Amino acid sequence: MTLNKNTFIGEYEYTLDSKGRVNIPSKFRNSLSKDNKDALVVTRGMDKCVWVYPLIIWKSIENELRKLSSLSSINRSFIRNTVRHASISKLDKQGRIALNQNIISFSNINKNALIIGMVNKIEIWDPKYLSSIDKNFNEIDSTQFDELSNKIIL
Amino acid sequence: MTLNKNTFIGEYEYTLDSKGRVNIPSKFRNSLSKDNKDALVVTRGMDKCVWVYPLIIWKSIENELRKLSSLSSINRSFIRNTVRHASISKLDKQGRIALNQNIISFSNINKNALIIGMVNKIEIWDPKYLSSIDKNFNEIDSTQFDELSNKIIL
DNA sequence: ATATATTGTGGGTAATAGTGGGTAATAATC
DNA sequence: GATTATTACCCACTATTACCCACAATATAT
Repeated sequence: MTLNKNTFIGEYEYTLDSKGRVNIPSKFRNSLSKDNKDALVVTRGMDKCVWVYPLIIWKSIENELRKLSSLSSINRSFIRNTVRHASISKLDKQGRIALNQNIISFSNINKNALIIGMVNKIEIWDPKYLSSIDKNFNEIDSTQFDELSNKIIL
Repeated sequence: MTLNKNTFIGEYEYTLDSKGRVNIPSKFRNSLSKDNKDALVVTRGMDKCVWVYPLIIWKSIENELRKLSSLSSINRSFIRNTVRHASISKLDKQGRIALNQNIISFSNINKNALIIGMVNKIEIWDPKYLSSIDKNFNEIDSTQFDELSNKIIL
């Protein structure tokens, strides 16, 4: 049972093995539409985590980037930083993807990998680092949150 | 006889079995519209309890989240904290759903599970914990209700 | 009151999911 | 071209989950 296609929710903890592979939760895999052909795009997140997109979602992002004029230096650096660390990774027969060394050291993932569904993408975190963030999070001025909560009724 | 579709009222007490399954009251099940396909979304409540949404209600929440740009860090943490503990659970043939370990320990439900209809969603509580909260409730300064009474006529 | 359907609880089994490691293919280096 | 390193692909084991059936308790109908 899944949501819409290419949609991810929930949190899972897996291990990064000695070959740099992490499992992708089967619920996430089942949500992937066929046209992804088991391919995901792995890149750096805006936070210190890994972002993983279904290939076809990534393609639509690329098309958005294509529209940004390179005359603006902001645009150029935005495009550069969004794309330079991205790479395609195919799911193996067991449903894992391989992370390259660059992305592993960026996200500081060691042995345990916390995988979080973020609706249209997947995040992979070092669990310890995320929980240290969470502590601060509770201390954040909650007014910004309240504004969002007023728009989205849970 | 039920109310509107996907609407829940009343309170029931069931047991959480050794496999983490709880029954959903048949009145609630009968209220679920067909398009849910017997699927519910289970997540952490704002209180120390479990929130359960009909799938289609959850999808509308999810579609609101989809509109939020990940360029904003407040958006990212809002999405993350809203969906990371959510998971889809299908009613089994006997009308139960399975709660995962994460949500069980969060809500502190042990053996007994108190299920409460909350109009558009369902709450599941540890009965002992809820009754300890109820005591405080009676001690709340009733002026806090005055604001609400302007909006809602009972 | 008896029969029939519905509801709630428990448990067994088959299928799926997750983890680790081996080997072949490919790429990089000398 | 030979050697080494890296990556891709395959297989095997274990744990977990999904699915099924059985039964008791309650409610409904005859």
